[in-house]
Amino acid sequence: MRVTELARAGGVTAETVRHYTREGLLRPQRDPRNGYQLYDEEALGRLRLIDCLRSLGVGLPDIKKILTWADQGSPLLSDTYAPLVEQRPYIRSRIHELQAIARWLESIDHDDGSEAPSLKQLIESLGSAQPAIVTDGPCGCH
Amino acid sequence: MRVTELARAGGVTAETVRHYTREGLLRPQRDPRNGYQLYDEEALGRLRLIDCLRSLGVGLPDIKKILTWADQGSPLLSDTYAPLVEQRPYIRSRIHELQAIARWLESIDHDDGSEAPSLKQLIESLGSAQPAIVTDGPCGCH
DNA sequence: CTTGACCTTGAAGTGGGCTTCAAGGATACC
DNA sequence: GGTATCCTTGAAGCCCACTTCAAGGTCAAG
Repeated sequence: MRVTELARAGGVTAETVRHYTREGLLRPQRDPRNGYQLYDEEALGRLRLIDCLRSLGVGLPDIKKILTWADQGSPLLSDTYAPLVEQRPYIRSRIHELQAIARWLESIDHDDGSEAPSLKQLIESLGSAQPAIVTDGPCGCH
Repeated sequence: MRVTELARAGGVTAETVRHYTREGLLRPQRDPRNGYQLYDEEALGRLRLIDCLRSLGVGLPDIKKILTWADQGSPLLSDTYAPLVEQRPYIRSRIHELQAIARWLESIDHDDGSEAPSLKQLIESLGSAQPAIVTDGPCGCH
């Protein structure tokens, strides 16, 4: 795939793909005929991983480290992945929150205006849900 | 709750809460004795909603509109919520991707080093998953 | 009655993730 | 051959979500 194709497949702009490539997060091959960058399926996976980690607040330099380890097949020591592992408690609750939002959005589209659930209810459910991180104590997330 | 308490409960900094308040996304009551801002449970819900929407690439001005409609109990017309509804196709796949990452992270912690699944496998699964969209137009990020 | 940890405000500053620019080359279609 | 749409590069620019600053007020503990 070329930049624009990868960008479309990954749901970002071509400029974003170029940016990640310049920063070394993606390492495309080159079409020897014209120097164009060529991305494979793995690049799409990397792109999606980047996008997800970004959405969790991980910065590009940390993501680059993670991807570099992936390239080298480094041994997986959980303290090596600190920026990721730190996020772990938040991910599950983020998932639950997104699910609540998704359910709400879908109910908007299905109910045609008449009996739609209120946004206030969504907010209420987000506020009273199991907090992501309690100070200390056991997990509580499954 | 006061700022710092809300911030802790919501997983953000106190400065972030203050910022959202200044921008009118949160509308705390006041402690009449000292002018301190007081947040209730609903504010936590709003804060979590803001955080989720931000993670989906929605900007603060759009989020403010959404919250304002929520305050007014405006009728739910799906085209009114355009910035949100546009995100709908992405949310489900984002959820799946986060689930994949969460599973992977947990397997790191459980397997103690020996039989850990590789990051490459995670990336591969992210690359070959059902794509978020079929439409054209690159972005989808706002 | 001081120390320290909280809180207030508006204004100004910062950082980072893109975007755009400038100057070109490649490819495809009419 | 136009021309329209893709692609390349580094550098410069921009946006905006926070952060920090400055100058205070509150309050509980010792």
